[in-house]
Amino acid sequence: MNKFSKIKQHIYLKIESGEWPENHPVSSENALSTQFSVSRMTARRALQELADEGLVIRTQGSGTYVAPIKSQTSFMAIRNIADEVRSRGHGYRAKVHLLKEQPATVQIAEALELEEGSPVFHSLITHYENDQPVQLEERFVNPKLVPDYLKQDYSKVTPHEYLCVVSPLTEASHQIEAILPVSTICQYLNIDRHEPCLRILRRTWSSGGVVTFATLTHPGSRFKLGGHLTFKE
Amino acid sequence: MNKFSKIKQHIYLKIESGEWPENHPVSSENALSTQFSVSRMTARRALQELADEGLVIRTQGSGTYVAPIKSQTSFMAIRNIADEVRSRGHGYRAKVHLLKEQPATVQIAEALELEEGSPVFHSLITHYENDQPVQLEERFVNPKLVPDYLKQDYSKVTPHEYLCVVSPLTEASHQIEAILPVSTICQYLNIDRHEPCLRILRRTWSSGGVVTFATLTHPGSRFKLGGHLTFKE
DNA sequence: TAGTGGTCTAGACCACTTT
DNA sequence: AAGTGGTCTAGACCACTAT
Repeated sequence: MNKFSKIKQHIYLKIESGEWPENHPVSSENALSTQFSVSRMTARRALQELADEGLVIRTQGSGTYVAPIKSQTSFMAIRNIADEVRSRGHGYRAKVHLLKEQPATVQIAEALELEEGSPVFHSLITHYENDQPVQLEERFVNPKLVPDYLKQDYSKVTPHEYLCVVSPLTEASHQIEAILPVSTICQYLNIDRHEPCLRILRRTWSSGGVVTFATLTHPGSRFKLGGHLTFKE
Repeated sequence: MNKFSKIKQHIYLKIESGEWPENHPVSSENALSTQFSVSRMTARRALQELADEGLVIRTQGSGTYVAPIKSQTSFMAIRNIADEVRSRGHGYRAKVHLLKEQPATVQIAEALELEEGSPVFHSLITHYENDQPVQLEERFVNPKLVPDYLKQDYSKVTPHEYLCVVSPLTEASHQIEAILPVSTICQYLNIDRHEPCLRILRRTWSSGGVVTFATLTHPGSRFKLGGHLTFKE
């Protein structure tokens, strides 16, 4: 492993474990270069990359500090609904309505780049925040890339979490739109049919091809999508 | 200006102008270091940052190349509605409903980080795609940072374009939600009051502070927000 | 004034691709 | 074999912050 990667990992563990909380000072470039027996440029690279990733904040003349949580969530990062709910300090649970194999319709086959009628995995899950539905997740998965998808318990681990582990994603495309819900969605989300919904369509790729196609529907009254961008220079 | 910034700008201009199209080779680190009389490390930094920004792609042993357009548009980049409409090959026009100075309400003062009642600039503009309204843009601008905001003709240059020129942005925050339109919005967008709308709230900063607070409302039936992400490593 | 991060240099060796 | 990018070194000077 590269020297700068080792240093990054060392700092990453301190932050992850909670040993270094928000705003805790991070070892200086000079301190790291002696501690790890590398040049200052190498220690610098480690800190610079952590700063680019939003984990630490560097201030000239002062030092490097663990970033406050809010600036760690990069803009529109692929979010995990469970983490998001928990980060707000709220209770999270999920209900699995459907989890089975079925033949692909034309649209699904196209989205997953498979043949029409070939088997695909299909799941339908409602995610709750403090017992209020906040997301209806309908997902189609390529069985060749994730053969054990149907064997998981999605009331414990979200599909997103499971897919991230078994099939590291390399690419994702999104589409966001506002819709009025059809009656079945109203039932799953427990909303009125006049309540607008925010809908996110997402396709994700791994090195093996299209992994999954998901439709995430959120009640407009209970969900807002936020983000923050910082431009360098 | 920094040496690496000069090199970045040089390459940026080549790409922007179209002189270097997609996949066109970019000068190598060694070539740049002799051309600009800098060390290879400095030339390297310029290329590395351009790669981080998605403008070029670097391949070990081969070289650095202008990135294909699809990977250049970073997800949810600050878009200009006029460019977006024109990029679809459609006709674009705008209608200015309101453009004046007025005292800030509590909410606006808070968003712009000004005192309540202090003067702010206010504009309300409908943007059309092929004579169909696609966005209602309500914008409040900090008059200290953009004193000539009211003097522009926004049927020719969008506020976004003007603001980008006079006040380069350093930061932006967004919120996206689905709403049902109130009656005034229905009129401006020529939609039914049951049609859901996608609403984007955006605050942008320059080095001088909060520049502008904008509310962009899109008819759900005529607008979708798209994005594509590629992950490194 | 001492310590920090920001920029930059002039080398070096390596892994990889192209020819 | 020549050229490219990837990593790394051991210095240097500067701008800024803290004390």
